[in-house]
Amino acid sequence: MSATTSRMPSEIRVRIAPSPTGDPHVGTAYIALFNYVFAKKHGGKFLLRIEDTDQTRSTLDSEAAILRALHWIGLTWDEGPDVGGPYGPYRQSERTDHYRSAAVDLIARGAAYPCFCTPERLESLKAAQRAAKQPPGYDRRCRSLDSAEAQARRASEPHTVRLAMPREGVTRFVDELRGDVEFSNATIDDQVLLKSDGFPTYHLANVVDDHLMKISHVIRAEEWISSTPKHVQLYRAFGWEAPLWVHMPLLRNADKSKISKRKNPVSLDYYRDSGFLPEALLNFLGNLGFSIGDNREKFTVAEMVAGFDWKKVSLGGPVFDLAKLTDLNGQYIRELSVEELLNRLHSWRLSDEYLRRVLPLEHQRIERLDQLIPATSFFFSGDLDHRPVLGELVPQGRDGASTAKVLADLVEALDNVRPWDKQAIEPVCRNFADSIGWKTKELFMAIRVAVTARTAAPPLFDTLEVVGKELCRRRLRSAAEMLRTATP
RNA sequence: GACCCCAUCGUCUAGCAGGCCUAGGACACCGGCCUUUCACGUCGGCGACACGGGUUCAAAUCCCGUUGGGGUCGCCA
Repeated sequence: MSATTSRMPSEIRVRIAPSPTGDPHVGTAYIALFNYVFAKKHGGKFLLRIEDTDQTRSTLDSEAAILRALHWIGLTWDEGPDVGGPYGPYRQSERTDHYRSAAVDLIARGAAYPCFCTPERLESLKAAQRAAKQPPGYDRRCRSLDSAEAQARRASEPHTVRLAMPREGVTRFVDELRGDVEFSNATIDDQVLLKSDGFPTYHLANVVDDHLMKISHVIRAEEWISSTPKHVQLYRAFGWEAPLWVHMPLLRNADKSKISKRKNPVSLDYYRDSGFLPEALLNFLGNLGFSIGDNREKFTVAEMVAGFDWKKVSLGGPVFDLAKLTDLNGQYIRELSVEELLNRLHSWRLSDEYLRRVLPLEHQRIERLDQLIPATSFFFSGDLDHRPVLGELVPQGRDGASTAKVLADLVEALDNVRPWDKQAIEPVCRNFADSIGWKTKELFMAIRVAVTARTAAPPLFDTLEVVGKELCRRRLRSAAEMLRTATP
């Protein structure tokens, strides 16, 4: 790809900035990998920053899960919330003073303004624009407020702070992978920078922190391209030098849309629990949008670092192909010595720790030791084959199509269960049965069959807890899919 | 819809300072070999430069357009 190479800052500092609002995402690992590799290539620093400015959705559990998953995959950061560093804190919720004073500064510079519009007004504005087939966007009503008046209201009224985007001209920036990108300012909205709860939006926080943390290159996903001009304007307003921009292609589903959990397993926990080796996953990710050259597809992160160059990055959005990942994973497994394989198995699910969770559930149900392994196979499996139990999946008097719908909806209902334990799972399932008018007995058997591929298994919620969230959800989804496509 | 990005086999990709390309590799798929079976391994097959204009002696490679795909348009990131 043609790379318009810009100046190379003396110290390379890059970051991965996940938002702790869900499960550890494979896209986070993908972007982290390229940040990491680029940093190591140039002897720079790779940092981890938690972007928890969404108070309603951020959780500590999610943050912990993300750090655990990133550690599992083997990427290590030089600075971050868990390891500290000279530019901390590395959690945005602990840096709110910076954003507030930055917002005040921006207002003083005339680059931002307080906005007193209510969410209700914004909503009706949007509705009106939609009805009139106008492009959506804030109408800038508060931008023309008398500044003394605005100043006075600011003290007493709830408000946001918006970016005063220039009304004319263009904003351009250089993307290291694509060259010049240009947006005409008139098409860019006056983004909210500071929410009414006093927390910053991504746009403000990311610019302020990247500057304060001396980030040299912002390497992020392509979906950010359209908001980059806002960031460029912010750097300009602050009088700061902007970092270099690199937008990586977006990982895709088989249908080419942006990778999503409805169409693909996206949680790193799924890959871990399904028996993928972290180095194989990383290697696979390294083959998406990047080619090391010389027809080599199997390479370590160290080799990727050695051979890395932005010129080797391609821009077509790569489809995440599980079959190819599986093949690569097989190559890694075959290369292991038996001793190493044993160790891998131990750190996977053949551990005393995991066995201690499984055994209590099966203990009273076996009469000979040899029955254990066959009876518990679904605790040690990734995807299950539901074909033999397709008939058992559908409760008496229900049909395949509606059962498929029920299971698919249940997957969504289970999405926000965190932590994943039986106390949390059970009420969600009971309420769900209630909400769809199914007897719990009907729903629970369907879940049991979907998750274990059998009709007899240990108590349902214990089973779900031990199998794990991602595997449960994947199996429910695939059972639903199988029912949906099965021709009765 | 507006704006922006992208475009080689079904998928991941090499090639893109134009000729070495009758387009290479890998996954998947199909077939042979190896083998008591399966897997591995190995050999072979199938299979792509989206389309149309230019530029050039010569274009997958450069330019323009069309088409297609994607992203964004939130007090989410």
